[in-house]
Amino acid sequence: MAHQHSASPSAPDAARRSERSRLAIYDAALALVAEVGYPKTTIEGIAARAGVGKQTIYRWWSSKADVLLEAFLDLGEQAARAAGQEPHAIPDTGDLAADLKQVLRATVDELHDPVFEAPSRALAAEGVVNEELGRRFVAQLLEPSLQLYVDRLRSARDAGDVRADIDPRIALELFVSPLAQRWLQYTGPITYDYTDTLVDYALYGLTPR
Amino acid sequence: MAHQHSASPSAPDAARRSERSRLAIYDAALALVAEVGYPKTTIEGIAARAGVGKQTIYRWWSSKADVLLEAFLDLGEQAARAAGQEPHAIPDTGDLAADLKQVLRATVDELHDPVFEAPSRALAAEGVVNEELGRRFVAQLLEPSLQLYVDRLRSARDAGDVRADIDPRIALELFVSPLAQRWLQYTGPITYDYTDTLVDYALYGLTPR
Amino acid sequence: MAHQHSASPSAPDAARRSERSRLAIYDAALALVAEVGYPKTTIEGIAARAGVGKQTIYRWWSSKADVLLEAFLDLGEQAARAAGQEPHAIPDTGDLAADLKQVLRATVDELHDPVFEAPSRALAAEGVVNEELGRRFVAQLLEPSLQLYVDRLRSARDAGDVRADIDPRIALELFVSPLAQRWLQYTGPITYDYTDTLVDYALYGLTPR
Amino acid sequence: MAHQHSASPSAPDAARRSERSRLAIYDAALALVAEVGYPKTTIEGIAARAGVGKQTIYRWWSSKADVLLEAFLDLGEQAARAAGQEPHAIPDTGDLAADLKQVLRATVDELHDPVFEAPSRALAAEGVVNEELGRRFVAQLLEPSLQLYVDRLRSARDAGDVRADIDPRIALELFVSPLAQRWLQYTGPITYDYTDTLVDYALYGLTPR
DNA sequence: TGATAAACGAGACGGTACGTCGTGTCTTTGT
DNA sequence: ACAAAGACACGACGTACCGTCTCGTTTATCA
Repeated sequence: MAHQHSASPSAPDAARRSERSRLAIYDAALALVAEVGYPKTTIEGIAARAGVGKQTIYRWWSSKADVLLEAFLDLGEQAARAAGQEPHAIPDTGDLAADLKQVLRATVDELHDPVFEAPSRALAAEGVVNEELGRRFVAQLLEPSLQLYVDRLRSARDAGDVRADIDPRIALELFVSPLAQRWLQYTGPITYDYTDTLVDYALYGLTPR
Repeated sequence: MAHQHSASPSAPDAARRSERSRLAIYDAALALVAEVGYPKTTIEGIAARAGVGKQTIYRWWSSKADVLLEAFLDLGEQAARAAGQEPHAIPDTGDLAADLKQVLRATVDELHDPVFEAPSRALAAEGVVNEELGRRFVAQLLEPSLQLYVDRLRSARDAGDVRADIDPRIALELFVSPLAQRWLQYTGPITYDYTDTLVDYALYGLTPR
Repeated sequence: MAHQHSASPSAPDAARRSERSRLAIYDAALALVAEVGYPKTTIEGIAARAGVGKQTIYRWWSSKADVLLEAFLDLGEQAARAAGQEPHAIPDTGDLAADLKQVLRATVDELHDPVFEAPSRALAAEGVVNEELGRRFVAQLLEPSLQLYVDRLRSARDAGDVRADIDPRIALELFVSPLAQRWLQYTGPITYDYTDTLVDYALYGLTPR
Repeated sequence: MAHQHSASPSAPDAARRSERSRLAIYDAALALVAEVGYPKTTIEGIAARAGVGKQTIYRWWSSKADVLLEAFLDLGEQAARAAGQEPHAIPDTGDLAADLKQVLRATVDELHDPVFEAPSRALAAEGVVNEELGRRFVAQLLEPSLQLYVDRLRSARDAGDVRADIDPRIALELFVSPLAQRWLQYTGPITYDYTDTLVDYALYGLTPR
């Protein structure tokens, strides 16, 4: 019987929100980032392309980056829904090295996919300089993926394939972060060989056995 | 026998360039980025603060990022000149792990130094989305530092502390990239413990010995 | 039956135009021309003084001269509205010479009025070198005034005070143009004596009777 | 034995002035005004076209209008020198009306000559708004021509063709000023018929005889 | 099933910054 | 010492977007 009173004064009523506009804005934002790049993507441009008033964007989002982050999350959800169910849990064949190499090779492919590249680069860049957005980017996009590595490493630890005293959240960075840095900062080529090597180095260490 | 190269169309005459203006622009750019942040730093603002005409900036640099990159490089050179000689070669005490931990701890300190943080974050962010600038950022700032790790790892290999078949350029990423990613993307806290752990994991591997 | 004419590419919607801004721009333009002169009057200065964005000027006018012309026309309309009704038809007492002398003396006064002098000089100057504007200046400001002389001369012709074969549109130039030239080009002093003389010379000719 | 000390401090030494540059500047100024119009003619443009440093212009002239005025005067002198001797005294056949009509027809032709039109329009326009230049324009260009009419009218007065009490300096304006105004302000077409009519009206008056 | 109030498209508005052009001064480098 | 060349501080240009603010016009609950 409780009425739905809105907290902040004059907050927009989400129930009356136009779904059609929301989706058109996502499409326009992603298309523009891909076509003209993030810096030349403007709120006005998104509104025009989506056939939407500027105010409709300002009403529901706080910034260009905000729009793009939601658009990109939505894109990911669509892709997941299309693909079937679980996004892509890491396989567990019992061979940790092989499993990791396989997943990283898939990541290499994804990093080369232009559909994902433009928006995720844009969001990453914005996040570097805008901590608030950066943390949301990490929490909503990055961390869930990393958690899959944590799970797989924990399973490996239980199987005795990884030392018991290893912190999996740190361990995963040994092969994920180098790939991330090469992609973000153009510090080196991104190939299957490279990620395979990372896994080997990380699992067996640099020192002689 | 004279070789007067490439007079590109109406290139300015560097010999007549005002040193005073160049330095004032560096100062203004760094100060503004530190004070108001990179996105709110404008060419107009830099010019005003430096007591310089806008055209003097446009004559010598092609963009805000370009100015900042040079300013930051100059800052590094000044710092190096002030510090004495060699920037900071990695020590070689014979104990590879200890040496790496020491250097990474110094890096942790640097990453927390606000003087370096604002401009280098700004440049990194710009580089993520602007490949041309990103590559220059890497070539002029990052790679020289990474080369020091390559040298130290090669020395360790000669001493038998590192496996002979290890590629040092890749190996260094095992402890450098995780730190870089945590800093760039706020994926985790940056502490001495963390970097110490990275070195241990990287050198001895994740699997039981 | 509706006739919605010519939607030129992205023409602004005049119905939503800000009256307040329009008037503030007129005021600012006239004030600046009077205070600092036409060449030092800038669009930027007008916008600042009117408390208006530059784009609001560029949206509705095509040039500084265009703004000033409209402002001056508006000023004239205001003055007319304030004065009562008819702008200033030429009196018709039956004595043509006296009537013309009286009107020209009033014109002499007007030419010395600093409120009118600055903008009308500016517009005249611009019109000399910019035919399009010049023609509008004439059509909207000059010609209506000249028409009054045509009317008075026609009345005089009907009364037999002027030869029947005289073209009044040319005839009026005999006393109007000399005054205009002295004013525009500083070719001589502008006094009641002078205009009285012009009327006498024009009406009775230079040759002996 | 007196040395040639210059009066004002650091006034340029006219004796060492480059004749070649002076003429190149005249040519460039006239050409640019004809080609791109007065407002788009710039000091920089003149200097570049003349193959001259900007300072060379600023050293000898005080403004763009100043350059053009001198250039135009020089052009007139050249034309006069080419034509022979006297610029163009008004003929004196004894028939005042015919003589005036002839001269005014020649003026009509001149006003249609594009070589003279662009610069003289530019100078007239500048003079309207810049009194100092306007007076020089009149004194150096206009008044000498008008003086010829004064002379012819005086001669007519002596011959009894013009009333003795007529002031020739004012009288000439009856036919000269209307032509000037039509040309300057586009207030009407400029034809032989028109100037012929002006002479008739002016000489014999508008009232019945 | 209307009434009514919110979200909507459209876009004008006051601003800020853009990157360019021209000004008039100053300095450098030949003559 | 004048001249060509052109860098400089400055100021205005005309444009692009920003984020805010009306305007009618849908549209989607509720009386």
